Amino acid sequence: MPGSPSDTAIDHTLRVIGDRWSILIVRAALRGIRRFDDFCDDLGIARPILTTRLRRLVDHGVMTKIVYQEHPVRFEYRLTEAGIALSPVLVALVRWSEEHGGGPVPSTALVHAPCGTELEQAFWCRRCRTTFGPTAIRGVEREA
Amino acid sequence: MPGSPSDTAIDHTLRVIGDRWSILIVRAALRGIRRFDDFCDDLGIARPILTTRLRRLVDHGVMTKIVYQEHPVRFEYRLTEAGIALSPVLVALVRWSEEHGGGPVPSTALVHAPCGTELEQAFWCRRCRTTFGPTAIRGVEREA
DNA sequence: GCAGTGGGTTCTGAATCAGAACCCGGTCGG
DNA sequence: CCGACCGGGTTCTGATTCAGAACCCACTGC
Repeated sequence: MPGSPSDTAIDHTLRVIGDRWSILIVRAALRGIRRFDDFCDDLGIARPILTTRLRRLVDHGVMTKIVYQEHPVRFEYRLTEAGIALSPVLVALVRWSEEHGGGPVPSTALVHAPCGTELEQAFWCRRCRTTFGPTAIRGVEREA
Repeated sequence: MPGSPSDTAIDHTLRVIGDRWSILIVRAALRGIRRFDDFCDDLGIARPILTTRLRRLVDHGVMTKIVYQEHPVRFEYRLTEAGIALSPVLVALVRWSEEHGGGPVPSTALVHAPCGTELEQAFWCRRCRTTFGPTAIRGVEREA
């Protein structure tokens, strides 16, 4: 459905976040985790791997490393806008996990903050002002 | 945003599809590819890896292996419903790739089939009958 | 009876993962 | 002023996994 062979954009993306940890790191960051050791504890990830993952995410503009105090220089990692923009991916994964994932059902549900109703995720057509499912998607050639 | 530490459902999901190939395999399948060699050619994946990925996807109910002819027994791999249900994840990834991914922009765009308008992906609240963005998401505890 | 096709498996070596242990600058308590 | 501690790493190890070539095998059609 997405593009034809050698549409390499998604491939490039998967090289950045397509491993078992990067997505979980982003998820932790969305929950407010910012510091190296906190990522370690929260995720149970080995420290060297966390180092490389954070570096890769920073290199690709998903997170930034900022100094939050000098004298002991200390850093924290925050999501950039691009990183926050990954949340639809996260949500789609979480929802799929709940419905089809086989594992234990997580103890928290995602809701629309103002009203507390469990959210759904849909495709939206701006012109028709309507939501629709995956079967109504088509791929079309784009001009270069 | 998604659950608290040790919400292992997404972790379980990432163990199944959280590598560089599985998602691409699902994407190829959504484009209609069904046979072993076609996956190979389309993705440029090494055959042994394709073997293990397909087996894992089948084991976890994302794809099924069906015989499409006896005498030479030949198989094809199709997405199950659960597999098709992964398309929101795919779409979210494709869209993120286009906007933030850094790589080349793919040559095809995803559109709403009936009208041809480029689709957007949104969170939808059934009660408020409204779409909203990631900042309006909250996680709440669920009863066991 | 021999090449071709589809769907694999078996070898190899390179990269990557995971975990423990170690390091290092700075600060704090005594 | 000296030692413990803390945050944020790096350096060692081995175990997995990846990637690619080569091989295999049942069956077909020529």
